Amino acid sequence: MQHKPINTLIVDDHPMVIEGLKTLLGDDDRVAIKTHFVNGTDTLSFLKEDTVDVILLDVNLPDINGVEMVTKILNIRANIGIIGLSTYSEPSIINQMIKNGVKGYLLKNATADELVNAITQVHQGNFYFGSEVQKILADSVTQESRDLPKLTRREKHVLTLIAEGKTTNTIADELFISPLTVETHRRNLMQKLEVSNAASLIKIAVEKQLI
Amino acid sequence: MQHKPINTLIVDDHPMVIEGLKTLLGDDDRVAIKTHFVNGTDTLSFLKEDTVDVILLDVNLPDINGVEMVTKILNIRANIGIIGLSTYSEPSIINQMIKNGVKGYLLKNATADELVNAITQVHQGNFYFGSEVQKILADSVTQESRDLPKLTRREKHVLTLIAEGKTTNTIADELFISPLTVETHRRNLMQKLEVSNAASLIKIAVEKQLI
DNA sequence: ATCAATATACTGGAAAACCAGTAGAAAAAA
DNA sequence: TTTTTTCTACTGGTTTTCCAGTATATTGAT
Repeated sequence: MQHKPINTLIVDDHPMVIEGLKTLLGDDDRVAIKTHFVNGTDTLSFLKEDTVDVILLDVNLPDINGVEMVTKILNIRANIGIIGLSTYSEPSIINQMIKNGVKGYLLKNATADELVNAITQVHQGNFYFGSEVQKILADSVTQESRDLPKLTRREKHVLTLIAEGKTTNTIADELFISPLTVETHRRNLMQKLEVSNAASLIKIAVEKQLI
Repeated sequence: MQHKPINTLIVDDHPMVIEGLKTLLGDDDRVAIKTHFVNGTDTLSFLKEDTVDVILLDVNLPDINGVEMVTKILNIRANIGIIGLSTYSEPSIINQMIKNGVKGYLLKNATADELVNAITQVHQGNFYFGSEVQKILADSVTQESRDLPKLTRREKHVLTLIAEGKTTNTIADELFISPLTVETHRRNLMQKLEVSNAASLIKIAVEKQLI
């Protein structure tokens, strides 16, 4: 069964990348490259007039940053599938992009197969992330929940209660121990985690997703 | 081109679901159902001896909960693709499952097409999430960053600084304003967000990802 | 130009958190 | 069993946060 090709838009400020993509995708009749733009502004005004199925979006545009672009594009056309593209990859940026609604993410060393696969899947409303991207994301997750100094069970428990915004007295009540003890735990926690107030304590707790 | 079928394992404690899956997948020669289990323990001991390509994993098993199962399975066989299955869907659980390494997630009303697609994609190392699941995840994201009462620019700024663990005086210095003013902002923040200490303030800030 | 919202700043007092040091009981590890 | 770690609890004192109320300058919108 032969569907009609997926209308695809390339947004990248590097002519080489544009040509490369056109060549890589040119042979495949499942994908049709409609046109391309080299900046965000032109892309957005185009989308107000016309539309496409999928956008291959460079994350480092000269005028508008990738994360914002995603929001703006989806604001104009909610059902366009966006695939992020970048050469290197910072987990936090990828995470933000995903949160804002990209359906796929590829590094620029992606193969033609990967590209077509990504475009097809995203067009069908599914996610597609290149294997390198997945690795990066996985690493960033494990890294977070890793290296917090060895806290005792009790300390962890107290920490979560602190992080829930409970006061020393409340915690003491809840654990049937003296407020003074809770204080001691708190102090030990602060020392172990090298901070000097409950605020930072909570920040850490949340980051290491203890809560 | 005809590949050899993807070896799939079903883990679910509802016989009806098992039979249903077998029927739905039985016609498709891209997928071969190796066997099935009705609880977590049996599944894990099987995996110590033998392996499969993809597991369709019910999230509500009688003995071991879904989130733990994912970790345990990947501990034994890191390169099995796991697809979560559940009837209803709580965002937080799905999120946890993803964090622990599931590559796909479907509701039990998935069509045969979706099932095969999910299995194929996951087997290739890609993600696959059913459209309803995606909707649920998207909602939960927007919900989080949604309804925080309208804070003023300054208040948001102060909030982020508080959330970074900075003390009132530090913040005052940084913003070139009086500590008393910072205090006022803090108090307004607490009032608007309906909490009674900086701790909870930070918790909220983090949850609504203001930082 | 005017009105509302925001940002700024204060007083004064109560509550909670933070700091430093000590120490006994219970549990876990050697 | 002995040793170490963890959990418990205290004294005494300093700092910071929290609460309530007030008030003025600045900014933004109509």
